[in-house]
Amino acid sequence: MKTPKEIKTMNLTGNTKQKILDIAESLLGKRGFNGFSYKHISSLLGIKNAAVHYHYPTKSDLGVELTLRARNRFQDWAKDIGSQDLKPSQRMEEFFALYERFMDFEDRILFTTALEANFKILPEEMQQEVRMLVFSYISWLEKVLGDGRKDGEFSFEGTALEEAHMVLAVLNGAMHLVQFIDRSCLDTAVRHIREMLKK
Amino acid sequence: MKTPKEIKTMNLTGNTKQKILDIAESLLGKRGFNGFSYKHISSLLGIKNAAVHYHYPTKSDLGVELTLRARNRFQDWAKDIGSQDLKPSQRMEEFFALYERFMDFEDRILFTTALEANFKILPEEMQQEVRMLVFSYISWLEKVLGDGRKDGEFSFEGTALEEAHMVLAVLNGAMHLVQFIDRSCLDTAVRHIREMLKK
DNA sequence: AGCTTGACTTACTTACTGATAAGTACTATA
DNA sequence: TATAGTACTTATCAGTAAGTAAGTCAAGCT
Repeated sequence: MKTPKEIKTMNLTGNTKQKILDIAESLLGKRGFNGFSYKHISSLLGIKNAAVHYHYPTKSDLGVELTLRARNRFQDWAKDIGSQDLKPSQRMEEFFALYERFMDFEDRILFTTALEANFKILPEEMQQEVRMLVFSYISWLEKVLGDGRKDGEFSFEGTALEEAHMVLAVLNGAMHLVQFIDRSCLDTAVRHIREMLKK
Repeated sequence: MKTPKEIKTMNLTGNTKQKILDIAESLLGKRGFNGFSYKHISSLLGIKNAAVHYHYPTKSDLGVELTLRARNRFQDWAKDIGSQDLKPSQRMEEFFALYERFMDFEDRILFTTALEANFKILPEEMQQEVRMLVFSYISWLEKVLGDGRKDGEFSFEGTALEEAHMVLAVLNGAMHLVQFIDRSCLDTAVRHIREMLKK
């Protein structure tokens, strides 16, 4: 039999705060920001509603933290990729792999993809974070695409920034389509982008 | 002074049911399907919550009707465009104009674009309707793109269906990006699609 | 041994959600 | 003129949302 004492000490890992973010991120990807509640999170974690509020007082706090984490993660990834000696085309392939891996292992859409749609109803501070997240994707793409053109690997009309917008539009648009059609949409999108960057 | 009698006869047009759909469609585009309530609709119309339920008993009913109307509207448009003697490239320009006109006059994203993101939390019957709506867009595009290739107007790798997916992905992806960047994203997307269909 | 801190739980509150039952006013029809 | 239907209102419901105040318990510090 468990005494109340034992129950209270069950969480030995002390990573509830981390777990809340993990679950929230998954729910956000599956259901959108106002498609999940603190109750969803707490019951999945086997704790109480108020315990989630203890870690993230408001849902806006949770959302901001979530977006910040995603941005840091992307920047870590970018740093890692940047430290390797890769051609722009290879960097792009790594970027595609990010989407592909995600689609294969998670039953949800990418963070940014999910947030874009509900953007207008997100808390103000969260909107700011999401904007920064999207901009970090765009900036990375702009750089790689620009480098690729300089190197003679890529060819496209217009600015590198515009091309970055289009790459993101195709990938995110395809991520949505996957829900209606199938996984192949993402593959088609990747082939399409490779094609559109060809000399 | 208005007597209760007069108040009751104020709605002479008898188009409340229509107005509910109009308002719901606008709210859906701005806030997503679970981002608006019957209260939002009723207060905007100056009627009571229950009056909305009178016309559309459940929110699912409302959602299905909304999606059905959008599909009929698109099919009417397609019929109209189909009745005109236009080259596939001209039909595509009409399709782009659909997006552009929308972006200029409405402070919201296209119906399908909005629904795609929240798809998984939509009521089952509504999901079915949304699928049909998306498929009618895709089918129309597939036909026009296929015809264009046969006529020698367009050129692209892969099937017309895949190309249709990509056109939709780019346009919807760009619609989302407009929220973060500006209207020019849509123009870039349109130019991009024209380019990708070139011989 | 007492005090503080971290990580919760218990037990609420307030506001809003979709939804329903019962009643009211007017209209159209037989 | 009675009656049926349309388009609501009034009043209410159960459920869920985010959020909070106060208490509990174990561990660490002094």
